[in-house]
Amino acid sequence: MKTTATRAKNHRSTGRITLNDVAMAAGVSPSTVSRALRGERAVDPGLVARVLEVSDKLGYVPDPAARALASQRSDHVTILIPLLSNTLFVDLLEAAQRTLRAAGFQTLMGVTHYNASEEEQLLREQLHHRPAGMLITGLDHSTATQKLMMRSNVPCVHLMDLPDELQPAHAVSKDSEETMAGPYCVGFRQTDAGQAMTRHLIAQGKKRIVFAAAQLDPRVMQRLKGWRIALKDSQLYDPTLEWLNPAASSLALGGLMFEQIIKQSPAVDAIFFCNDDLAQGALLAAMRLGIKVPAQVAIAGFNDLTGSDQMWPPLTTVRTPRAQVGEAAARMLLQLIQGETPEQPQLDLGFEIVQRQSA
Amino acid sequence: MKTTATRAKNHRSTGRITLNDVAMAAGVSPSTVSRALRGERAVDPGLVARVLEVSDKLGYVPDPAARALASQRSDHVTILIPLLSNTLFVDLLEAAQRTLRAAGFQTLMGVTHYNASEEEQLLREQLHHRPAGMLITGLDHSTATQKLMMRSNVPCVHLMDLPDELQPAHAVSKDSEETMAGPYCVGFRQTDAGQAMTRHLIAQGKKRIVFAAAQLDPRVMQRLKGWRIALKDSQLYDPTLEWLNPAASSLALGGLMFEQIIKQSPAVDAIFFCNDDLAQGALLAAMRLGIKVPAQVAIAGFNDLTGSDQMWPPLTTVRTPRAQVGEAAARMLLQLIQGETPEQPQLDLGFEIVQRQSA
DNA sequence: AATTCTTCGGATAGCGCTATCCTAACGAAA
DNA sequence: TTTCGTTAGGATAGCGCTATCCGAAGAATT
Repeated sequence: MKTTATRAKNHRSTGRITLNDVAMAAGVSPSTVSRALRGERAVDPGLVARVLEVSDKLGYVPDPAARALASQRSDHVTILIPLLSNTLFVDLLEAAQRTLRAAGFQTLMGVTHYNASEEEQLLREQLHHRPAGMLITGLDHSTATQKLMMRSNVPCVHLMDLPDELQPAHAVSKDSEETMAGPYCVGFRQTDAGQAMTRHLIAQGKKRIVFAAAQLDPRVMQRLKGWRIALKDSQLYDPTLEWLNPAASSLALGGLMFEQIIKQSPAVDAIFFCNDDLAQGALLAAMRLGIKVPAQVAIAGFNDLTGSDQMWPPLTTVRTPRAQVGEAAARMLLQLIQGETPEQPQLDLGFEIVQRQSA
Repeated sequence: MKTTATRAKNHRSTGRITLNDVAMAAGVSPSTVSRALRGERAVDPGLVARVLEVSDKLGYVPDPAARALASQRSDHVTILIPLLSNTLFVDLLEAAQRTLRAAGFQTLMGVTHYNASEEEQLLREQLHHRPAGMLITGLDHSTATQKLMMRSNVPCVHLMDLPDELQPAHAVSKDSEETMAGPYCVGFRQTDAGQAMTRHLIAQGKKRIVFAAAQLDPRVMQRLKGWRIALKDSQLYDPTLEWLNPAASSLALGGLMFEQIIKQSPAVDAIFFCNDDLAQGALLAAMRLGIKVPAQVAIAGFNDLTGSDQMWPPLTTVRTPRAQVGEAAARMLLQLIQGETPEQPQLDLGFEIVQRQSA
C-alpha cells in the first residue's frame, strides 16, 4: 500500500512528466525505464519497445540536472579556445560543437585570451560543473592548470598541436593513466608546416626570407622554429630576418609590419607571416604603397583564412585542417567519455601548401 | 540522536564538500548557509560573515546540478545566433558571454544557420535544460518557436532588431505578461540605417545607387526598405537597381556581384552592399578589374567589420554597435532573471555612418 | 500589559534521476 | 535431483541543494 501512496504523490509535484510517470504507464519499475532509455545493461527488447513507446506518447524528456546529480556527471563538454577574433578558432569551435551536439552533449565555450591565469580560472569554473569532457587548445598550460586537469579525472583532448616528438612511454614519469598514454591530441606539426612553407619560398628562388609574427603563442613559435631550420639548411639564416611582435594579430598590424620591414630591409625578397590576417594586411599595404607582389617581395601566410583567396594577388598560404581537427577531436573525446581507448592518442591531420600568386 | 546519524552520513558520500559540511562547521543550519551564500532573505551579517569564512576555508563549491534540480532552474543562458562565420555575431556573442559570465551564468551558444526549423529544434533542446534566460537574434521566429518561448516562461531578450514601430500596448492582444510589455529587445533601427547610408550617397551626388544584398535575412530586408524610401524620396528609385541574392554572404560573392553589376549596368555610380564582407569583396574585385573607387563607382558597406578600414580605398560603412548590443542585452536579461522590469523594454543603441574613401 | 506583527533561524520534504543491492527465474553442470 | 551460476527486473537510498513551513524572539501597536 505504500506503493500506492508513492504513486499518488509522484503524479503531482511540478507537473513535469517524470521517469516515474513513464514507469507507471508502462507498468514497469523506474529502474527499467532508466535502463531502457540509456541502453544500459540488458533489458528485454519487448520491454524496451514498450518503454520507448510510452515515453514518446507522454512526451517524456529526461531532466539533465537530476541526471547530473544522481550520476555525478553532466552532459556538458567544455571547449577552451584562445580567441574568437581569429576565424581559425571559430571554425574549430563550430566543427567540435556540431559533432558533440549530435552525440547529445552541450558545448560550453571559454575564451582564454592567450592568458594562462584566465585559462586556469575558466577551467576551475568549468570543472565545478563536472563536465563529461574537455577540449583545450594547445599543449602548453600552466602547471596549476595541468594539475587541475589531472585531478579532475575528466577526459581531455588537446587541439591544433602535437607533442614535439613521439616520446617513448617510459619517458613520462607521472602515474596517471592519461599520462601513460601521453596527452590525447589532434592537430598537425606546426614546425613541419613552417618548414614546408619556407622551403617553398626557397624553391621560388627567394634568398632573404623574413619570418614576421605577432601574438607569439607556442604554435607560432613552432612555425618560427621550422622557418629557422629550413633557412639554416640552405645557409640563408640571418637573425635580423626575424620580426617578432607580441601584440595581437590583425590586418592593421600586418600592414604596419610590412611597411616597417620594407623600409628597414629593402633587400628582403619574401615575407612569411605567421597568420593570414597579417599577410592580408600586408597585401593591402603593398597595394597602398604601390609595391609589386610577388615581383618586388613575395608574401606568404598561414591557415588559409577566409578572404585569402580573394586578395590581390591571391595569397599563398598553408591550409590547416581546423574543421577536421574540431570534428576529430570531438570524436576522440566521445570515445574517451565512453571509456574506450582511441587507437591513436596523437592524431596528425597534416597540412597543405596552397600556392596562389603572392609567392 | 537522529541528527547525529544524519551528520555522520553526510560527512561521507562522494567525498565532496557539501553545503551541509559548511553548515556543521559553522554551527548553523543548512538553510542559513544556503541563504547566506545566495544573499536571499535577511540573514544576520555576523552569520553571513561566519558562513562565508567557513565555506571559504573548506573550499566549498555549490553543485550546479543539485541547485538546478532543487530550484527548477539552471545557471545557463542560451544564446541563439544565425552564424558564426559573420564576425558581427561573434562580437555579439563574446560581449554577451563576458557580461553573463561575470554574473555567474554559463552561456550556451546555438547556431541556427538562418533556418527556422533548426532554430526551433535548438530552442527545444535548450529548454529541456531549464535555462535561466535566453538571448535570440532577431524578432522573426516561426509561430512554433514563439509558442515555445511563451510557454517556457523563460525570460528572453531579442538582439539586433527593434519592432518596426512602437505599437501602443493595447494593439497586442495576447495574454502573457511579456506580450503586454512587448518583446524585450536591444538593437537599432535597421531601416533607418539603410536610409541614412543611402541619403549619404545621394548627398555625394550619386544618382544611380544599387542596393546589393545576399543572405536576405529580415534585417537585410529592412535595410533594403530604408534604401527604397530614401531613393523614392529623391525620385531616384528604379527596381532594376535592386540586386538581391539569397546565397550566403561572403567576400567571393561580393566580388562576383560587383562584376555582374558593373557589366550589366555601366551607368551605376554607387553600390550599397548590405554587409561589409560583400563590400570588401567588391573592393578587391574592383582592384583586380582596374575599376576606380569611388571615381567610377562608389562602394558602401554595412556593419564596419574587421578589415574595412584596411581596404584600399578604405570602406565607407555603417558602424553598428554589436558589442554594446551584446552587453546591454545581457544586462537586460539579468534584470529580467532577477524579476526586475527594465525601464526600457526596447533599447535603441543607434548606428553611425563612417565615411572613409570608398564613398 | 496584552496583543499583533515582523524578522530571522531551523527542520525537513522533496526536486528527478541513477546506482546499488536484492530477488526470482531459468538453464547448465554435477 | 540438487547446486550453482547467470540473467533480468524491482526496490530504494541517496546525489546536494532549495523551498516551504514553523516557531521563537523581539518590535510595534493597542
